Amino acid sequence: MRRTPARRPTMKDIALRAGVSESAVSFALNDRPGVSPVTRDRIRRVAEQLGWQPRAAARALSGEGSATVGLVLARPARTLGVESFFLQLVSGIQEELAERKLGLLFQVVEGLDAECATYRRWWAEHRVDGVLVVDPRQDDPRPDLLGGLGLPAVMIGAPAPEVAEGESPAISTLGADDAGIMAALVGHLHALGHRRITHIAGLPEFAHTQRRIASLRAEAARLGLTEAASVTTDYSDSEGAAATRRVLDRDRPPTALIYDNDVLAVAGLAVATERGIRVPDQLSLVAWDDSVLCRSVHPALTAPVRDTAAFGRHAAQALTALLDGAPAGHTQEPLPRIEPRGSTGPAPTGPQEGPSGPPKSS
Amino acid sequence: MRRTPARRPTMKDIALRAGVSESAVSFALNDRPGVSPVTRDRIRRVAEQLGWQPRAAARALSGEGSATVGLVLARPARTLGVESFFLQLVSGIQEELAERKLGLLFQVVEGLDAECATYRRWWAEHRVDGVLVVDPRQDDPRPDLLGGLGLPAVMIGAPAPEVAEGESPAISTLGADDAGIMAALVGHLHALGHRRITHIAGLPEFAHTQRRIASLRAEAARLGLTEAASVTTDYSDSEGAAATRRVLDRDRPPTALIYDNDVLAVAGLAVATERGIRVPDQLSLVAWDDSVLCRSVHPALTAPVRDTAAFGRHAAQALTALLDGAPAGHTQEPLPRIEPRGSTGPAPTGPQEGPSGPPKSS
DNA sequence: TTTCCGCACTCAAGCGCATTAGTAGGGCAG
DNA sequence: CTGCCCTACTAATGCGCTTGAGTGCGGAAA
Repeated sequence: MRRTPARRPTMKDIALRAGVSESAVSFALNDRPGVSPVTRDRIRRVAEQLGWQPRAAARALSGEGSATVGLVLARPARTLGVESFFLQLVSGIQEELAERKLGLLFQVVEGLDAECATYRRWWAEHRVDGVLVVDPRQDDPRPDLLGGLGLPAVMIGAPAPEVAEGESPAISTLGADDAGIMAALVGHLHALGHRRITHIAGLPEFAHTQRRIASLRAEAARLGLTEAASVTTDYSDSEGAAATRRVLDRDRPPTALIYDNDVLAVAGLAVATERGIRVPDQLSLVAWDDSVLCRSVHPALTAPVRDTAAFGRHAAQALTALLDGAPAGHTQEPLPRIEPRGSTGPAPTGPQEGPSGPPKSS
Repeated sequence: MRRTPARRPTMKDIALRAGVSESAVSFALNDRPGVSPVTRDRIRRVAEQLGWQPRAAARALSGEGSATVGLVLARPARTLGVESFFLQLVSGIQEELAERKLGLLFQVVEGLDAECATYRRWWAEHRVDGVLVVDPRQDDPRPDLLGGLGLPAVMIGAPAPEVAEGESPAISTLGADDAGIMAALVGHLHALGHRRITHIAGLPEFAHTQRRIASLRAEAARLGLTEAASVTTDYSDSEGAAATRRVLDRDRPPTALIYDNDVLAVAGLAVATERGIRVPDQLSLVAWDDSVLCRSVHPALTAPVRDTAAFGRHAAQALTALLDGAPAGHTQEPLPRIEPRGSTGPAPTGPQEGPSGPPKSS
């Protein structure tokens, strides 16, 4: 015995009650000319009183767009839900979207193909007016796809694309200064005396992974570090731990490790703890993305602190600009500050000169 | 110079090309009687070839529902994005929704009022066909609200509601056996010899927090533990650390701590590490929700391992059943298995008998 | 006074789909 | 051959909103 829910009022109801035509109601409620201020007020009052809200489908059908933007997350389930980055980002995105009364259609898929298929379907069904794209890749097919579909999009964390003079790019981009952050991190460690630095990176197919790797190499060359290297992982804790073990087992193990996200870093810290390697006395650790996690563990992890929510907000702003008809363009996020915490300290010196630790519990 | 995007085909295009009326197309594509098998096939082929997809808004407008379900997350930004629980849950939800071609409209808001306002707006705008509700509360206003609106809903992690015989509840519920898990955790610790157990709980306004607290009390009474207690937090790492410090500073500190989520637990572990308290020799720790995090830290945290993605899938299934016209009902998740890891061990014995640790670094 | 214009508003069409009512044509019983 | 039903389809309507094309009216210009 389910109560029949209250019927939702339509513009017709308002028109009837206000004694005007539906068109007048439409004009009044959309701030269009064609109604006198008095009538407008009256209509507005009636609408308010009836609790009227425009029916999304009807709006969309008459060419107004769906008032929705999409976001697809394509990550294998294993590495999903471990980084605080995404929820923070989404939280920031929402702040901006809420102001514009835009909804966020969210989808989690397994891989890139499914992601592209989702974009196509959303486009074909007119479900979204635009999309936010994360995790830019090497030779990314998505800008072309979205550009071809004419679906407004913002690629988050991508450098400015190269386009011919006068041309405008297919989609907007919001850059995070990966190279700059890497340089700052290496600089921080170098200043502490570290000369052997290893970078435990994320998925090699992501463009930012490549940029970070390249930047490390460049910085190492600049500073004359001959023993700087990167190893890639899938962002999972298990690969983070495994990579850490492998790296520490080397003949001349690094004295400092840079991890591409917080999960990898925490896994690395656990390996150090397990081996009895003192952090930061024998080994310094840095996490790329700051998070509650980095501050929760002991010692707390040194990390670049950026305002991820603001990052999301800016991305959403770039998208709404696009929806308003602005041409696609590039925005650059400011360089975050490196916050030194307990996990980094002066490089070890003396005979041992490295994190070999007590007898390995191989 | 943006290319004009390809025009998306409509049923009219199909009708034209197949040489039939629009109605025939509609019948054919919706498996309705009224077209011969031959014509149906022809129409289907044309549709396929044109890459036709029904336009969501048009469908919705003609009474088919929006093919979208909603999910609102109402948590203060501070505690957002720290738990892997939600993304895992959403990931599971999506698996089920994808099969039914349902979209997920996602919203992050600051508080309960905003959450309710979101439901009202979605309902008024016909934006969603149903919603998934998380974080049930004491005296939760949402079931009544949603029931009154006639918006199908599944409350995740709620016990079966009390309804009069023959009546059906306003919304469906999907129960997680909080009491059972707590009993199992206490049983695990009790078997290890622990007699002084403290529960670092989450937000007191959540119903599951109260159930856990009540269950701890009941188990303690049953087992004759006089020194079991719960303290509540806001789920943040800082309160988790603070609560841990406070509890450990007591005259007779507990020998085991149960944390209501992984973030709290990791924060607690960091406090122990910082104070030089050996885990699990001097202090045992348990985290409520398993996650990569629990396995990443050292020692790894004992936790009940449940399949959170499956949980989400079941919730989505309950909702789709509702959308199919089934009456609201209750489903119960199975009791998860407790996985003992490095963070729990036998209760400390001897003169010291507790985790006072080395001189406190007050 | 007449003409014209602009304001305030109404009418009607249309967005893409579902659906109900209608219609042509063929098979079958009478 | 007529009347009837059934199948296979078409025509028309409506969902709620926007929008371009009217329409009636009062006031300013001539």
